[in-house]
Amino acid sequence: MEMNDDIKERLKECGLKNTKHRKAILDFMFCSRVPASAEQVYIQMNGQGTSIDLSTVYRTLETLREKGLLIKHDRLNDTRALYEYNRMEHKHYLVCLGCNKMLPIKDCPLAEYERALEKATNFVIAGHKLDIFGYCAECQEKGLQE
Amino acid sequence: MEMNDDIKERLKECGLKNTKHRKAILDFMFCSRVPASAEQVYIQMNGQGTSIDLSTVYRTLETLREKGLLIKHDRLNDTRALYEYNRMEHKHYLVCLGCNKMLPIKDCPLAEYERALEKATNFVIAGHKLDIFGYCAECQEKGLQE
DNA sequence: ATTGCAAATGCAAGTCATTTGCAATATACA
DNA sequence: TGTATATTGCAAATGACTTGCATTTGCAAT
Repeated sequence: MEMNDDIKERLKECGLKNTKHRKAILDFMFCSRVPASAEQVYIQMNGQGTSIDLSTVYRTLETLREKGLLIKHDRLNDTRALYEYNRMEHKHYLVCLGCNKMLPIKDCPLAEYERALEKATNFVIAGHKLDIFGYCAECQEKGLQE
Repeated sequence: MEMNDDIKERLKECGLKNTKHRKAILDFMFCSRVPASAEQVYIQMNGQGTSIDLSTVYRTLETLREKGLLIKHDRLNDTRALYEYNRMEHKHYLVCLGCNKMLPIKDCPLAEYERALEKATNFVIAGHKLDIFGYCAECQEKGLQE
C-alpha cells in the first residue's frame, strides 16, 4: 500500500525502527480526523488485532511527538492528553466542554491582528495558540451545557 | 482592615462560611499579582502561620472557583493548575518566549469571529483562550529570538 | 452566652492518567 | 545468521488531585 510505505518511510527518516506497533499507531493517527487519547488508541489497537500494552502506547505517542510526527494537546478541561497526526497546518480548535471532542478549524482570524499588534507593542510575534470552548450539538441535546 | 472586610463580605455573598483558611487564601490570592498553584498556596499558608492541610487548599480553591471568586488556569506546559483572583476582566496575553514576561492585551479580536463560528458549526460557544507568543523588545536586543 | 446542626477541616486512603525499571523480545544491519 | 541495540510487556511507582469519614467550627436560633 502506498500509505503504509509512506508511513514506513517517515519512521525511517526519523531514525525509528519500523515495528508493527508504531506503524499501526501512526497509520491510525494518520487516518483519524480528530485527535485521540492514549486510551482510545489502546482500545483501537487491541480492537483491530494489534495487541499492545497501554504503556507502549504512551511511549510510542511520545516518541512520535518528539520526532514531530504527532502533535500533543494537553487538554485544559479534561484530564487526559490528546494526540493528532501532524499535517503541518496552522489551525485552531473548537473544544466541546461536554464531551471534550476537538474539532479542528482551518481558518485563522488572527493574521492581520498580529501584524497590528507587532506595530503596537514592538514584539516580534512568533505564533499563537487559540482554543475556543463551547458545547457541540450532541451535548446541547443532552442538556450538558448547564 | 478594609480589604479584609471586603473579602469577608464576598464570602458571605457566596453563601460561604467565613473561616480563617478561606479568608487567608482569598486574601493571598487577591494580593498576588501572578497565578499560584495549590502547592504554592499551601506553602504560603503554612509559612505565614495559617496551618492548613493540602487537601483543604484544593477544596478551598475549587470552592472559590465555583463561586467565581477565582479563575483556574490549566497551564499548557506545567502539569499543575494555577489559580488567580478573578478581577472580572477578559484579557489575553502576549507572552515573551525569551523572558516569559506576560503583557496583558485589553482588546479582543474574536467576538465577531465567534458569532460566525457558531453559525457554521452548531456549537454554542462559551469562551476562548488566546495566547500570543513572541519576543519583546529587550529580548530582541539580546538576540534571544534565535 | 448556649446550643444545634450543617458546613468545613484534617488525615489517611483512594483515583487516574501517565511514567518507569527491568527482563524479555524484536529489529536493523553487519 | 548473529548480535548490538531499540522496543515491548508487565508490574510497580508517581504525582496531582480527590474522597470518606470522624472531628471541629461557624453561625443562627434560642
